[in-house]
Amino acid sequence: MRLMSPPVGLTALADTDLVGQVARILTQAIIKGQMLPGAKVVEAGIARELGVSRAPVREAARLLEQQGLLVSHPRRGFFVRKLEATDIDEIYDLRICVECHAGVLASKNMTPANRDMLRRQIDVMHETAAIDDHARQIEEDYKFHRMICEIAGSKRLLRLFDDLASELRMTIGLIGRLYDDPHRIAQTHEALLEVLEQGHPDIITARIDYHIGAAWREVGKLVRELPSSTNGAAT
Amino acid sequence: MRLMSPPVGLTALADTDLVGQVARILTQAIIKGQMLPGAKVVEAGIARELGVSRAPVREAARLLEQQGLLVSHPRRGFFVRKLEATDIDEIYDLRICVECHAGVLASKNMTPANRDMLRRQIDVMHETAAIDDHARQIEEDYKFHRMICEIAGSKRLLRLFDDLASELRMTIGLIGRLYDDPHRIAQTHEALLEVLEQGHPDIITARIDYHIGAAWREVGKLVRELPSSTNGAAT
DNA sequence: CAAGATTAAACTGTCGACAATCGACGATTA
DNA sequence: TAATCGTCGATTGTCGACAGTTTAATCTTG
Repeated sequence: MRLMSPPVGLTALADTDLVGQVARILTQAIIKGQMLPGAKVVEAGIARELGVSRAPVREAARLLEQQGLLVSHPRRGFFVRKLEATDIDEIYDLRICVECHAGVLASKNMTPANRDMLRRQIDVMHETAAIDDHARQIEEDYKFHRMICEIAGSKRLLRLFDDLASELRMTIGLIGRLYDDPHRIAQTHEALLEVLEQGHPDIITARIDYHIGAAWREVGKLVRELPSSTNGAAT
Repeated sequence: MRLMSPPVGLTALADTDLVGQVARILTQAIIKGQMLPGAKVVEAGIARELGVSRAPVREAARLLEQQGLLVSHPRRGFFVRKLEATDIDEIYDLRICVECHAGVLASKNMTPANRDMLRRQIDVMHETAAIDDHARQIEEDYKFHRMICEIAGSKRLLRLFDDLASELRMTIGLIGRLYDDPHRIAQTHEALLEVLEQGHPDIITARIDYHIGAAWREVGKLVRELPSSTNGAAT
């Protein structure tokens, strides 16, 4: 008779998942700059602080390692990754490659609903530009770009974007300021949306290439101003 | 005065790493088809079979999950991923995106040494084409493409390629045969090397796009011939 | 006989413990 | 004095165990 399951599909609140929680907490700690690049991640310490055992912490650390937020020196432990200028370059280079592709795919899947979603996000960016919260502004910016990857409709593409984004977020904690006027940034996204609706692959590619390239150049400047970084790979 | 270190560089013998070993063994088992898509991965079973405890197995499984070879259903365990036609499409689509980019980068870094390395690999492919070992032929094919990513000089690009390749290798165990005459495949790589030396980005992109696209179409045909696959995501 | 309820087995998630290893600090020697 | 050696505390890698949940197997009942 099946009266057991009220058929509505709610998002499973499967948060008995310690590993995932620990991973999120660690990620946040790294992004927020509470754990600085190069810092050692002491398993027992984290475990005690979170009130769990070391096993979930280790598994979470392995996740963040694969994600590029931590590096593992066998028998020595995990360390917060130190991104060097060359890493930033690699990430932005890949980001351009990936997002150009996502843009072209997205333009093919463009529907009124999608268009509105992007449009609304740009509005949010303008609103956020008024208040003085850089972290928030950057987050809204990422959201827009993430939407493009969502619309592109490839899970792998989206995950790749998320990975790159979380690596980039690491540096934000260090830079701590934007590379341009928030309103201007929001405007460039309007232009981007426009060419997406247009639908010419070459133009989309050129536009996104320029758009992200601009951020790359600016961020690159800021990073190179920072205290020089020797890689976490000691000895 | 620095008389401390006799400077001889020995290769570090860092393989006490159980997790890595387990991960490699599981990966091989999946690629070789010993663990079929959809199969449950029983931690205790693997652990006993390998003579280790469950902890390293779990951590290895998490690695393979992030790599896309396993899927984790919380509280139910890990399962060998079932790739559907749409997954294959996603992977090839991304592969084209990534390798086109790698090709352009590689052509910029092209040196005589690199050129020779690629040339020699093509020779190996021709040699391998003579003997009847499909797995080996495919492996040599991948090696060539991997070299391009290496020459491109981006660690992230290379890792991305490796991830995609290992996902694709999963299906090979199922398909079990090549999609074309091995010699012909080797020849197409010669053409590829040629345009790489030439160095025109657009031509390189077009060439690689076509090259991988051809494989995609052929593999796609083969996959769709196989027994249909419902995703491992039950309920 | 089939569908549902009940019980038993198997498995996962998590924990605490123990040995092996690493890094630091001080002792030793030229 | 400066470099090397030895020792000690801290930390990792791995293990076995236990509780809670899922799966299967069995029993019940209409």
